[in-house]
Amino acid sequence: MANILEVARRAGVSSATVSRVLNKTGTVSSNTRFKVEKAIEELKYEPSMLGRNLRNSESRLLLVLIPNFSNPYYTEIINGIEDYSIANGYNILLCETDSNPDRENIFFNMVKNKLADGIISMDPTVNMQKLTELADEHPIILCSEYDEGGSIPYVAIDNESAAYKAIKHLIKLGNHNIGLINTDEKFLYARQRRKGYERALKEFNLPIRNEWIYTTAGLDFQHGVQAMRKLLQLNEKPSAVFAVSDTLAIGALKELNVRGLNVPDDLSVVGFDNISFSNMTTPTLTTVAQPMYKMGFTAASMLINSIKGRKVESVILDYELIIRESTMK
Amino acid sequence: MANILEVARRAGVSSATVSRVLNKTGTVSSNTRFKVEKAIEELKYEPSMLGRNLRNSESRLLLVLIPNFSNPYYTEIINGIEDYSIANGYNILLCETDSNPDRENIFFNMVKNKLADGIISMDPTVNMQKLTELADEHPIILCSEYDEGGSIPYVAIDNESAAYKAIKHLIKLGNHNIGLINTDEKFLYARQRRKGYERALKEFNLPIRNEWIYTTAGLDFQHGVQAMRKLLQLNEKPSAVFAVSDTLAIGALKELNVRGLNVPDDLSVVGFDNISFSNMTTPTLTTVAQPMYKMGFTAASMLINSIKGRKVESVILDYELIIRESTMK
DNA sequence: TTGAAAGCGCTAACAT
DNA sequence: ATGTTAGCGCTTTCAA
Repeated sequence: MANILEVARRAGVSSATVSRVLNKTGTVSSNTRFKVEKAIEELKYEPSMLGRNLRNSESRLLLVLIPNFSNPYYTEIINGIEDYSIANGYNILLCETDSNPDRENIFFNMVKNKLADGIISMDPTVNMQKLTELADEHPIILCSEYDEGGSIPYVAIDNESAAYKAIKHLIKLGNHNIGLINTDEKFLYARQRRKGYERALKEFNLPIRNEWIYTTAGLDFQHGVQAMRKLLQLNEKPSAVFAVSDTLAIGALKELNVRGLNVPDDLSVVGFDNISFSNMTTPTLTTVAQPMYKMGFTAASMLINSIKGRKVESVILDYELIIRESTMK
Repeated sequence: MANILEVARRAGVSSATVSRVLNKTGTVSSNTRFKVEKAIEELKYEPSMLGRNLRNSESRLLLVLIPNFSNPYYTEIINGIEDYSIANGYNILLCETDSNPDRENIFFNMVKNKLADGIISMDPTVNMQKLTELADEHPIILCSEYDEGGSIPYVAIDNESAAYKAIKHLIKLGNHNIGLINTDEKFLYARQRRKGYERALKEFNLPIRNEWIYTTAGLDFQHGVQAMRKLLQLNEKPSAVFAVSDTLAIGALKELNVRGLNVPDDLSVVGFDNISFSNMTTPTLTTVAQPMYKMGFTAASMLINSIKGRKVESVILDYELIIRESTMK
């Protein structure tokens, strides 16, 4: 593969001139430009990003940290990140951490090593202390899950009020016994959604009963199945359930189905995230939609602004309660 | 951020010696090594990959081309690719082409530009001609979708025989009228699965009826819904349907459900891919499982071997028919 | 065992 | 308008 010097020689100019043509900087006579372009063409020259990046000390690569690919929740966010990034000359590197600190370190090092210019983290299991240290020296944005009171800028929705709204919807339908399928409260969104759940119950003078709150060990469908199974073993069963993720809610629907229970007649279900699948279940799932594409898009714009040295502020976006069959009675 | 020279000065050695310590090459006295490690520690030095990559003219980055993230089919393959790659010191860059030639070009250029060392393409819509040209100069592996008679090495399953087996299963259950929900036959797997479908029918002297073969415009759930709707409008309806992807099959199940038809009593359904969701539908979905993780793992090992200059051969992996409720009658 | 120095491919300051 | 040159951070050959 030809390098810039060979192009320069063939065109009878210096490498500086070739660089000017390549980057459309400085001034080049149209005659010289023509010669250079001809040489580029003839040699099928492609500039090496390795040289350019070293010289400019930038990689134009952004890291996107997610715990794992298999959660469909992330796909639309990633689309948003990717669209903004590519439009602005950056590429993204999707990093699956598997909630594994070793992997996390690899990715952190890529930033320290100048292999990437910044990070968007969507990983709720990320080591926030390390990330905050890293944020001292490198541009970092949090997306969806963030650090309350921390210093790293974030994009998110108001989880507390979204959960509140979902529960209020269930209450207005006449449900007084409302269960919660939550996930580990080490996650901020889990704590926030639980708070919203409790606020709504209190507001309507409904009791908060611990046996109606089930905490799962993960977000797979199977965890939702498991959770619903437990709730159905109770003497006094809830008449509605709010799951903090669609995957859990779908697992719950599956279990209800297997038990021959009718949703929403026997029990109403609300999920969270509006993954594409939530419209394919029977019944279709009532859920909270986050503006995922916009979240990703916004996060990317914040990160790139931050890389360019501009100051960025955290952003709270709107959500929407999408009412479908699982709560239509 | 300190560079190698500062470390060298602080340790009272040359940058060459620091490099030797860093890379564990050459010979360094344990005393010198100690001094260098101390200096690295004190300065919190992290080697720049930019410099190293330029020098070694490699990026240790692999591109993985997929048409879009939202198809859950790809997630396990990606896990396999990622595990092998990371274990061997490479990182992967997930590239969503959206079947858009412009995006594709960006990614091709990254390889030409030395920003990436090779490509694994899972994109059935990729411009095979361009990719083949690129493969002359750069390591490229195809995964799952490949180029029949082409020169690029691939990992895949035998789609024709997998479809054949699925149809034979339906026939043995007593189905004589079997529909096919296929996708655009510009895709190799679509042509191969159709062939398998036809071979099984012929073998049992069953007619191949064009009105029972529906070709969708895409792989979203909604396309499956649409396809089933059309098949149900026929005067003579099929008693079983084979869809070439789980997403389509799940859409079909949804439509059957909406129409109040029972699966498998009124109509049996078989999908393809064994996505995690296929076990959450009601009824659960009979489907063909590809060894996705292994496919990804294999593809990555082939690519890295190819980068290291070793010769690689195409690989055909085994599949498995997973029988679930949608065909249990 | 260690150091000096060249060079990977590029850009930009400076000179002409 | 164009060329000369230094240097980004690293590795490696050659010499000591």
